[in-house]
Amino acid sequence: MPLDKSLIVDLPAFAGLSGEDADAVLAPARSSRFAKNTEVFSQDEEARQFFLLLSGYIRVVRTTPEGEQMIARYINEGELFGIAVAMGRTTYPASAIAAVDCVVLAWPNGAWQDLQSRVPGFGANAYQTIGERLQETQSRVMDMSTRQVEQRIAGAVLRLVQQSGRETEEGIEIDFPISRQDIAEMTGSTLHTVSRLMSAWEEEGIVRSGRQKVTVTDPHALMLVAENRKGK
Amino acid sequence: MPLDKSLIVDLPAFAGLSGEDADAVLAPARSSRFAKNTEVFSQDEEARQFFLLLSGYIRVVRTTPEGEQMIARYINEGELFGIAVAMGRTTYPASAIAAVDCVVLAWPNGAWQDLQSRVPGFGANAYQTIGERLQETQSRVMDMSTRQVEQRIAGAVLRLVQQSGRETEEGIEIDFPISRQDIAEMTGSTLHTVSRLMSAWEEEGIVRSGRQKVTVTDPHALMLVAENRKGK
DNA sequence: CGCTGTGTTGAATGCCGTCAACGTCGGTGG
DNA sequence: CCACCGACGTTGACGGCATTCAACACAGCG
Repeated sequence: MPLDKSLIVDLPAFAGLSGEDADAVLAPARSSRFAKNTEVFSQDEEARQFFLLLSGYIRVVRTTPEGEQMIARYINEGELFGIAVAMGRTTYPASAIAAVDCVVLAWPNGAWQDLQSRVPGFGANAYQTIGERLQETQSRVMDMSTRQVEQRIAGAVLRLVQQSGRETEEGIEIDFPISRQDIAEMTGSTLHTVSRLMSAWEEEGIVRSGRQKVTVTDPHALMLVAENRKGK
Repeated sequence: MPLDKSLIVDLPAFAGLSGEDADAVLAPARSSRFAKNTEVFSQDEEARQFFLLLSGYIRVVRTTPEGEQMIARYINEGELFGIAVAMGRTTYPASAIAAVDCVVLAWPNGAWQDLQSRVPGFGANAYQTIGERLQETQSRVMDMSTRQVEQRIAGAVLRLVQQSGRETEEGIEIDFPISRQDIAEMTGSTLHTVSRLMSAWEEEGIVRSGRQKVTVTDPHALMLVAENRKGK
């Protein structure tokens, strides 16, 4: 059974796509499921495909030769990822791991040209995505240069709830399981420091957190922490 | 007098460009000189042009709202910069400052499409450049997370001599004036720490340095420092 | 000849990583 | 159903690396 075009027509990357073109775009694509904690692709593996996340959350991880890891970003539903082809790369620069059970659409690299010509604004959207990730990564370098650990961690948690938050009665919760270690790997810190700070924030009523769960109950207060102006 | 096409035909970004196309490509371009320490464009300024560095070196600087600065990268001769248009941005994300007297070619953003269609591989080259900068920036985040200051500074100096080095009888010298403060802003450190480390390296005969000058006399030893295996 | 930008060096402080030990939750298998 | 085990989380104590603070030296320039 062919993939249904309703999967993609309302995504920003495919804006302005006509019905028959949508079918043609989906023809070379395959959809697959990835169970939680399985790899969609692996760092340094030859890049043969690019991907669109239909449902779930993907963690993008870079590993040093010495085996230390860093979480480059999380991918949300509807986002492109693994687009090495758009950067003229032959290998993936990082691994992509399902943070929860995921459904993914995969195209062979050869379809890139066709998508660009068939979908108005597809190329521009993809390159804008890369540009945004470059900006974001540079901001992260600045953060690591100029801000202390507490401000960085507060900023990272804020970004997570903004990009991947889900409203609950207690506040905004990060919509996928995330450990202290994960937050440490996003901020260049350690799970110990993250744990200490989150405990302190819980004392102050800014967050509520538990096993692989983080809920921000007072985003404004957390912003003040991120800016190092915490009412002191 | 029109610009001479010999300026660009041998650059990788313009590979495969025929003679008459080269003239057409250069028609909308303007060349200008920028004296040392003057700004080519300014962070958050509306991006109306993109640039090619014909001669000199450009420092790309990001500034936080609090006024702290970071050097994102140095641009070498023949490189594109200020290509906000390729990332769908309307403002420049950083400032570009001439590190020495520079000559720059500037196109209005409207010429981007024409260059892409007229020059085979121009778009691919530009997007590859952006991809490389994204990789490089992510590597920098990893470095700041996992390596200590001494290793980061050694790595930064090595990159500078590799990308912008000039052979001298004493060793390889960084081809533009660079202060301790500049190196600190590239590595998320302070001029004090940089000064101490460079003094120590000078003791060990790894570098020779002076006012705004850095010469690496023993690149291999510096690599060992960068990898934290300095013969200990 | 003073002034500004750059570089050097010493001393002290403190952030946060490291080491260590323990507590807790959830899944799994008998 | 319960016991076990591994993954995750918490907390205290300690210490080191790098920043911060301070003072001085030196070069280039008007």
